[in-house]
Amino acid sequence: MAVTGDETETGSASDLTACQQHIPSSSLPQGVAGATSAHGSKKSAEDATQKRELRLMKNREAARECRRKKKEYVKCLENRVAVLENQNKTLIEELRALKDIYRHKVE
DNA sequence: TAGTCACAGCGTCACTTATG
DNA sequence: CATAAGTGACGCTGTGACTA
Repeated sequence: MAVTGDETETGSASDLTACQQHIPSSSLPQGVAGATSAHGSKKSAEDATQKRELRLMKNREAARECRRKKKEYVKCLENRVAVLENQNKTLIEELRALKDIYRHKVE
């Protein structure tokens, strides 16, 4: 495919990111040139296919990015689960110790 | 070693949501 | 409201682990 530079920024601040710092992702590799072949009949068809290819390419990138973010988000949640489980364990221990102390006092 | 299964990653389509 | 960006769902492909 012959496509050249005309880049679009993907500067969206989406959510999912209640979790972690974001890594800036790669910019789009290619774009579409203004292929101005002067013959009008063909031109609109060419334009259409070019438009479509550009759309597919952008969507491909978007899908990749989307999956990347989702994966990162899941990893982040898993980390959080681990941390909370640890905290929970610690608190249970603490509670047990306090109960013990109390029991001895009462006796 | 060939066949099978589960899994991950990808591209595309269709739909939703954000933005100018 | 038109267009761009984001995302869920589907089908396809490659890969590693397992089994007969």
